Amino acid sequence: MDTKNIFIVDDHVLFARSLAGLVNTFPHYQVVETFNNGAELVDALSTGIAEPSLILLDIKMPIMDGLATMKWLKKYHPFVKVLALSMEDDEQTILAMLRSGAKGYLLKDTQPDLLNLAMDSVIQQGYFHTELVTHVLMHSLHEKHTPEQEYALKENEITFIKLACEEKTYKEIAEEMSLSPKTIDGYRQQLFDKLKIKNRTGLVIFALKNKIIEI
Amino acid sequence: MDTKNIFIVDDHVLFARSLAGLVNTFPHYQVVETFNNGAELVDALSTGIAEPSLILLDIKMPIMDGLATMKWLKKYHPFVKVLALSMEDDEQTILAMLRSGAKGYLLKDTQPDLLNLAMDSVIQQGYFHTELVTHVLMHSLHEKHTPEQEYALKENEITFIKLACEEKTYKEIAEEMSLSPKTIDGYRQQLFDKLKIKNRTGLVIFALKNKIIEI
DNA sequence: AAAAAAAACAGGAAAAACCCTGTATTAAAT
DNA sequence: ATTTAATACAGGGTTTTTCCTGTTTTTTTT
Repeated sequence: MDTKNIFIVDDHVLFARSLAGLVNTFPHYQVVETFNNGAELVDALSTGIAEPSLILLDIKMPIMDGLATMKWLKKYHPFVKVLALSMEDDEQTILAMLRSGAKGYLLKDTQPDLLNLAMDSVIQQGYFHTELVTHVLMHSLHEKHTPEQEYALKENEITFIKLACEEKTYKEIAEEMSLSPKTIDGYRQQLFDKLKIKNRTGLVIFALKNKIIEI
Repeated sequence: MDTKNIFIVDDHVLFARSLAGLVNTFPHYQVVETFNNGAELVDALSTGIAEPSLILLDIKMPIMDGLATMKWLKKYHPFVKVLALSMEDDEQTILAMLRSGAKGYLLKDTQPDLLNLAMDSVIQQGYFHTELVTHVLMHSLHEKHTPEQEYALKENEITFIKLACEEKTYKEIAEEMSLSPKTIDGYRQQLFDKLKIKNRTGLVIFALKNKIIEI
């Protein structure tokens, strides 16, 4: 087997460099480039650098995060193999990455052996899935998972939620959305019913849990 | 200079192992142990393993996190040198670590060179502080920083905030705290004034930002 | 023991939030 | 073209929240 070229994309320089060292100890692998974020990778690929055999991609990055990068890759380099490497183990993130074409999803607390195995597997079989991922996939068969799908949230409802998480009155929200206060009250009521919450604090918690807003 | 022994404590196995590889490439350093959390380190030190020259300590860990570990070390191994290695760059965390005796604080996105420099500095000078840390320290001279200090939050106020973040009415909160609704209203008013917020959603956001509640 | 400060509590009222039921208006389906 | 369904909106009422200005009670200080 000839040597496989690897790219690493991770904003934590220390991790990226360390990981490169580790991967280079695996037989047949050679880290040829490390990038600090998705944008750097995109730049490089756009300016004609050769596709690697595998990209190890972090999810949480500034500038251009893992998901955005994955989506770009899916469009412009659909055949490049990507192994997502992340600390987030929440379903939404995992599913979003898999939907965008990641061939595998590893947590950063996995054993080096498993990383090696996963890399072999992705390159040879085309995919690698841990129990975690399998479990998430199984679960996803039974339920819808993005809040938009699960609760069928409409654009206006999301806008309303965002504004309701700020310290605005419903009247102010109505003005900002150019709608009648009564319509806003309708949104509120519908959301309270759908999300099974009793007041506005429930809405804030929901918004945060489902990453509709950030703090 | 003789070889310095290093411990690494980090729950992300991949990072811990990779980092060990990197550190071993630095001259005069040898990673002799890696631990997945503070508890493992404590166990090892308690059962008589030799103190290393330096501990590279992650902050965010399950079981026993960096801060708890640091406090234990301060008590039972006050002279062991610790370099905190973290992704969190918020003032509270940094200050808490420094107060507990960490000799330096690096973000995980620092360059390997800087890590090497920091390690040299901690071992030779006894400390190493980046601009980030210096800035935080300077800032801490001017302001109080835990929400309890900064806003002088009392025990009852904190309890109230926690309950107000659930979907409870003030009347229910009053019952739960065995106080008059009017007293609760007093707490609310005082907090609104102190925190410069306009309604209950502001309270929820404040509680989350200051880690009074978690989601 | 008296004065001062802090904490608990009240009255009363306006604003906002919450809740229910029903009607135009618009968009989609047949 | 007509029914259906979704969306925007209203009336009107209850509850809760928010706000302001006090008083009593307890704790702390002197």
